[in-house]
Amino acid sequence: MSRQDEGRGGADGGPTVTERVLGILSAFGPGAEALTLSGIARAAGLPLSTAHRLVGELAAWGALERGEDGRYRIGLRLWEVGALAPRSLGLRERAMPYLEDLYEATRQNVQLAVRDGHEVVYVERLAHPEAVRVFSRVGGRMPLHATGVGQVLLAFAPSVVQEEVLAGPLPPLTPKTITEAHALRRALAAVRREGVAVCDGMVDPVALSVAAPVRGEDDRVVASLSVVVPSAGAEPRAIVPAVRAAARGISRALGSPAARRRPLGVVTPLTGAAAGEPAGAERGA
Amino acid sequence: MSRQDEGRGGADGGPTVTERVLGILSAFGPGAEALTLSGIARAAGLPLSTAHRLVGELAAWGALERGEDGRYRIGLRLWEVGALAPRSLGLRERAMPYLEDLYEATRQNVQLAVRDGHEVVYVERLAHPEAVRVFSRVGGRMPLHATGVGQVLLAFAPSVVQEEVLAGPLPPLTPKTITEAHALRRALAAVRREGVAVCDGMVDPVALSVAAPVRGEDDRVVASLSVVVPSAGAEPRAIVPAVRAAARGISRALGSPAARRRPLGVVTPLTGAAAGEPAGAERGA
DNA sequence: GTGCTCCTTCCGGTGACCGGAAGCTCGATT
DNA sequence: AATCGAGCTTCCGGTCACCGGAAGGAGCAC
Repeated sequence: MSRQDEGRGGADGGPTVTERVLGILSAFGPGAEALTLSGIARAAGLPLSTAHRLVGELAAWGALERGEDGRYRIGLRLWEVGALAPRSLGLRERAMPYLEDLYEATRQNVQLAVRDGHEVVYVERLAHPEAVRVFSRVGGRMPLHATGVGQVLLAFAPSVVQEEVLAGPLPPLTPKTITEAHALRRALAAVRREGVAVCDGMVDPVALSVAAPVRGEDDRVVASLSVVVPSAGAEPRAIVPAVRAAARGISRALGSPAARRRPLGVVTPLTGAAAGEPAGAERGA
Repeated sequence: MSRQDEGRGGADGGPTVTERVLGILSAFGPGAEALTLSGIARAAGLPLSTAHRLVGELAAWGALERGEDGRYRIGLRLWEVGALAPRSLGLRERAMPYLEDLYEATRQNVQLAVRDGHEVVYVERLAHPEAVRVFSRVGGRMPLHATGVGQVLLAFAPSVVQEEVLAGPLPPLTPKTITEAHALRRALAAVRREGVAVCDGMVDPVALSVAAPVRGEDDRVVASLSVVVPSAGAEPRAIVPAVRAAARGISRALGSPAARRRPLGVVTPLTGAAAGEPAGAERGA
């Protein structure tokens, strides 16, 4: 009874079965899409026989699939369930047409991301094969302070979150990454003022990103949208309006009251999807 | 000891913890994205207190998220893990640029699907807001025999699978749906011969879909791609080459040897009719 | 042949899990 | 206001499902 516990939220005894199962799923990640049974056991800290049993059950259900090479991968069934996550599906579904337009107009990288804790999670990404290489991938994570989408999400996050991030370490990804709290604080203020974040070379020296906030029903910022272009010869001013317009269009599609108001005399540059639905028609003014 | 079991694959005793956990995940589905605790317990056949404990653990890990309304939804963390499924991520990643092009060219619905058992699972979908409404959704399932993508996947599936499906019931979705085994058999032969499936009004009376197979490294058909257009006034012949070209492009990106070969005079089920069409047919327009 | 890694199966002891029951917080209904 | 019902949370003792060491097999490299 005096044995120090390792999991189980402070109670004594080993981790619960549920925790072990989730631990098995955690063993998979970017760069670890296919694992051997032993690999899973090692990563999850389980005895081989235990892992064997649990993995067998997961595979029987379809959460894992066993390839011809004997290694396990995440199964289609788990993907299906995951696809039901509202922060992915609902958002994605409505955002797609706008992302399409933006992609089509820029022929570069278009990204859609949400915040989870102190990180950005990329929910969707459209990348032209010839565009600048970006490090993000769908389902991938990045720190908030170093990315365009991250700065937007942070700028509109609850102040508790902001302070936590500002208090914590701000590791640099490139020499240009903001690493000082007061500089970040100023950047966030600018983002709130301008409604966009422009990050030059903070993730990759040769890439520049322009990001804008996407708002939900209650006008809270629920996501962020960005375009990544080559840093060299980039003309942010040409991109900013398009990004802003797309973000606003998605916000409107999500039911944001603020986005419903017409920006006086501003014609949405990307008419394709935006013009499709006469959103403001019902309630004149 | 004489109590009849319900789960656990035939052994006596109740379902295992893992099965219960997976049962909880199964409670979610299209049309059931948000559930109360009681709802989950009911759907999963668990006592409330048991469900409470397990759901709590799942939520603590991030597999489920609890909304402000107290209801549970699939969490971002689970979505992340699911996104690692190779049949989704790897495929999607390479297919996207081609789907983009196809979408851009047609401004209709573009779909990418894989087979799981006797069903189609939609992995990606690009839909124009003004396009024909389709019933499919990302992560959704449909029967193999009634859809364009399904017929393609079935036509190139192991013969065991084909026979199973042909032997089973073929429920109609519309009056036009193929419901007789021998008619389906002929349709599948045609798909193999032509390298495309054209389904008019089998899912929705007003929609027509054109589907083509996507092949992987070992030339096995791993996915199917389709375009759905309004049935009225549709001109499949205008779409078929584009669909075929896109499917071939994705196959090549996936490393299919057959798709790598130049179409010059090569006669294979995949290329047969496509031989006359240069790969970039839609670009020429 | 020898040594390695990885996988699979078996089985007895035990402590994690189960779930009935009681109490709580909401709204809706009378 | 009182009553009802649905849903949620916590508690706790008995028991049986889970754990994991150990043994054995398959494949590969040296």
